Amino acid sequence: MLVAPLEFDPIARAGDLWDERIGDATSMRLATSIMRVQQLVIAGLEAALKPHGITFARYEVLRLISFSRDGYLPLSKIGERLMVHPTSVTNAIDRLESQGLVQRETDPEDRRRVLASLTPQGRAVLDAATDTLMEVDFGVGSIPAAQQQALYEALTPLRSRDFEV
Amino acid sequence: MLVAPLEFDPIARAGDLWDERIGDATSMRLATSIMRVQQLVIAGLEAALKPHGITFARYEVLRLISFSRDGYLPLSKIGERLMVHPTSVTNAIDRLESQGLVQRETDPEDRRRVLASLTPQGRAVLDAATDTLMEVDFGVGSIPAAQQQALYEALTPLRSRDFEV
DNA sequence: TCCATTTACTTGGATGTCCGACTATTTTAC
DNA sequence: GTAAAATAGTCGGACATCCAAGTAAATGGA
Repeated sequence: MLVAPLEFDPIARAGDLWDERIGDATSMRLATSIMRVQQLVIAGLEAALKPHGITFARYEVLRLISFSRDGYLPLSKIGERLMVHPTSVTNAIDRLESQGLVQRETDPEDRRRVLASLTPQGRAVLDAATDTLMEVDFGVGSIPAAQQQALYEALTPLRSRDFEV
Repeated sequence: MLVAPLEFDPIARAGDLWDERIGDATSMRLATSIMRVQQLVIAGLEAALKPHGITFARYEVLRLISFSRDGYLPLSKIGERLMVHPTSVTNAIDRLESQGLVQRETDPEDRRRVLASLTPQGRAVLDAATDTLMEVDFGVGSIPAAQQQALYEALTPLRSRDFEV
């Protein structure tokens, strides 16, 4: 589906209408904007990854495993670094494993742990997917390259705090 | 669940490791950061809304209906403004209706259209939920108020473009 | 006027995320 | 050393999002 461009800014408009009631609607505008931006960016990434047969969630798992020093990671580490629930990791690994892209193995050092590692196909898909994502600037190409770093840093306060979930 | 604070920055670290391969990993870092920020912000919003019995997706629908000039909106307009798929609107309205917070009505002018309007309970829940969300700064309180507007504007390029989905 | 096209909404299925609860294993405390 | 507590992973269920496809109603062109 093709999402139409915005003829107007529903978020800013909403904020304007509410200024009377809530004084300053800036925080609401910002929160809503973050939701919207994420929707759009992830839609672009999913579209780019579709030909590779994976989603962005699974791409991130592959990438994280490939970063590991020894070639494998316990599922708990994956969840921790991606900041997702353990069940989300189980789900992603289930799918990647059934696609033949990762392998599960019990950690002999701690039999509670399950270590995930890339298969050769997993490595190949990761590399190909990465090339594709770079071609589309990871979905954020509409931000001038010179400003991407600044925006990344501006988001830092929202990334680095405790959070009651 | 309590998401632990970051002892290190997995995103920046990932970027560093990849700089060799992809030259400049800034776009990847930014994209990943947007995903992470959205995860954290929405988790805070969902937690705040839980006592009110609604999710943020449904909150946005209630809010949008309340903004309407005549007190009702066709579902298609809701989807358009929130930039979500028509089926997502049907889903949200289904739940809101079964909760007694909105009403469905066929538009007599165009019998294809379904108009949604708030019930008195819907209005009450919306107002109470809004108070709660304001108390938690819409989940973005870790950004100084003076910078929220700037960040909102910095995200604009990512909100206002066409997107192949 | 009438049929093809478009528009609005819904249904069914896939994915991903969360939570609560459960099992297995390891660690800690007494 | 053994029982309690913590940790790792999984299963089932609730939600939200998307896509594909189908129905109903309005629009448009011949």
